[in-house]
Amino acid sequence: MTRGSQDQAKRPLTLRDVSEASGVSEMTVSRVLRNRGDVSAATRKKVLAAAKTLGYVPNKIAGALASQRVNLVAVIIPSMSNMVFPDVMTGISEVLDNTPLQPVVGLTNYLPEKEESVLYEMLSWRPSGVIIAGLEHTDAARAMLRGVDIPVVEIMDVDGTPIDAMVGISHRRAGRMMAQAIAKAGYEHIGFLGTKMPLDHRARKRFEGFTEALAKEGLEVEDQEFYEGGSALVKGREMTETILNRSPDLDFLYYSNDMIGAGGLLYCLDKGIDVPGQIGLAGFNGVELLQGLPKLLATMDAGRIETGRKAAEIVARMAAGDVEGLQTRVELTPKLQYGETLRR
Amino acid sequence: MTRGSQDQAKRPLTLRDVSEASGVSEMTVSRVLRNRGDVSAATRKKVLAAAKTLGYVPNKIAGALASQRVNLVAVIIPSMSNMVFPDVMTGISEVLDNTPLQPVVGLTNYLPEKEESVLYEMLSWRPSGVIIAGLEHTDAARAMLRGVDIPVVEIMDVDGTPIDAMVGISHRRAGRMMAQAIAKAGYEHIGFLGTKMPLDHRARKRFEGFTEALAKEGLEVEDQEFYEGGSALVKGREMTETILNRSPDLDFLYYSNDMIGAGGLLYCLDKGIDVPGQIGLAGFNGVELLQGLPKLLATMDAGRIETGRKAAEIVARMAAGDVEGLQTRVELTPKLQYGETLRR
DNA sequence: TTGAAAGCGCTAACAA
DNA sequence: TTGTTAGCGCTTTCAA
Repeated sequence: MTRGSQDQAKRPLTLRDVSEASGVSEMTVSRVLRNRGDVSAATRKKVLAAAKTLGYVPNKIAGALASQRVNLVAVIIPSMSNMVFPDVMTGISEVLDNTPLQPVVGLTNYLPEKEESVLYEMLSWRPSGVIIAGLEHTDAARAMLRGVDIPVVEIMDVDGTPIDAMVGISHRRAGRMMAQAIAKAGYEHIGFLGTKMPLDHRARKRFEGFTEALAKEGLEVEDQEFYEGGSALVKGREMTETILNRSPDLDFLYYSNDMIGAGGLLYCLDKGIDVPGQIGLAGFNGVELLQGLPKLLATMDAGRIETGRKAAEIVARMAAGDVEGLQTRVELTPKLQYGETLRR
Repeated sequence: MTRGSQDQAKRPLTLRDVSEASGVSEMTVSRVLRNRGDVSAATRKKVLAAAKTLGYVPNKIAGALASQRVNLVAVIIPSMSNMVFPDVMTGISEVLDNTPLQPVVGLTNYLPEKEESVLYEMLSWRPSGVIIAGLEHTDAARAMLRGVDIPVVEIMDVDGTPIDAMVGISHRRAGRMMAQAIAKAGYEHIGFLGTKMPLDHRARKRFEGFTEALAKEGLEVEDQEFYEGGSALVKGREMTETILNRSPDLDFLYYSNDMIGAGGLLYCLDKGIDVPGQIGLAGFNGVELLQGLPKLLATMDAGRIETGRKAAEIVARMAAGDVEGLQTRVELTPKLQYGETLRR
């Protein structure tokens, strides 16, 4: 057998093993495996052959310790199920795929304490950069981020002061834009439906912008309904029924995400309600997933993929020391999509 | 200032810094920070205070190298957007949260070569275990997995021979079960709609089991339609229209996933087709997300969360050396959900 | 183009 | 309960 396939306690292979098998010094083996420095074609071949036969897998732990370089980017986001963060990840991967960097994801479930511990955990691996959702963090988390000498990009929100770089939309502005579109379309009795998430700062800011701009138009949110847990589509239906029973005069429903908006839409269609004539509807996120519903829900695209791309670009370029003309505060513009549930 | 807040090139803090700041040896500082061994309350307090003031974050790279232990579990799956893998992750996290282990995710996009490189990459960090989707891998990947001395759990499929442990359902059986239910309900003209994914072995096996069991009932798949890319809901609609125009006699449509099934359902309802009277429909996955549609789609639950839980349990217990009565081949039973689109 | 020596920051093992 | 010593497996640096 090529290698002692029956070693009782398999010891992972080391550079030394490859060195011995190939008759080349450890140092030169290392050079070959990393494509560094000049190595003659002959030795290169010997080394690669030996490494392959043995099945050598380099130990990045040792490599990272020695070189003080770790090609990992910590990406810290609230959740994956959301339909919003997978898109962000797509943008990030797209850019990092052209660099030596790799994203590593940590989830916070919208809990500040969890965010803090996840951040601590990830920083202990000494990543080359951090991409983190939101501008709100615990004091300790903020201190860690400030204390670290790597690029830190806060994403998905620009309403606040970043620690370092920041990429995203203004949720206040997104809320305002929606309010203006609603007012302009002539709707007058507005209801709001959202999640029970005091810690979702972006939803909160959107709501604040929304009410503020409504007020300027002499309008207000006349009723509200909140949910937590369960299937969002179902909850959207239920909340819509509840709010419309309680406030039958409402002629517009603004949902804090597309999924509950879709549930609301299905409910209205079931009930034979004329959308957007009798009641207008709008969600938030621009979730592509929902195209194909009986009607296209009005929504607002938050530029998630672009956010991921930009953030990754900032990290990649800063980590590479290339800071020429690098914009580190990028405000993207939310894009209103009227769909078929909002009169224009 | 407590620490030179203006160090020009911030050097990350080391144990030594904490040691000096607290007047306690590095070793004892290390013990305090890891809660290992006996340390007097007094020194513990001193050390923790110093660590906190300095803002020390341990270097896991050095720790891992010294201790030869890495509390990471590599989780290698095709994609996140799928709605199926987030559930698996939920199950995994649930279990690992009660252990020192942490999942780290790598994505393959259903590409064997990508799987191989991601695996290589992750193994180079010397994780404590591997959870990987599917039983089909490149030869090199298989060799790596076999060559490694840590628990390896292949998940989501049990139709084949695992390298080490395996947890999941039999997709052949799932296909057969659906075929039997369809035949029993009296449907006779079956159409199949799926993805253009020759590399999705689980979908393939499902289809094989499906046709095989249909054949036993004297039935066959009379028409098929495939898609790639785009919004699954839209594609489901389009494919359904196409296949029904081409084969108007079909009275049952089996979709390879719930999302296109939902699109098909919406299409049929639009067209005033009587579901499940005139045409029956079924998808696959048991996606909770879709509850709330006008009709509940028949589907088959693949036990995704449970799969994640079991896999994580195997890794956790094997990594801890606790192998008492540990089942390393777990076949879960797919659960047929009739919903409202399949006569019983 | 190749090799030898030193050390990255931490922990295991042992000694006091 | 605390400290000392010797690496972990690699890469950096310098010399040949």
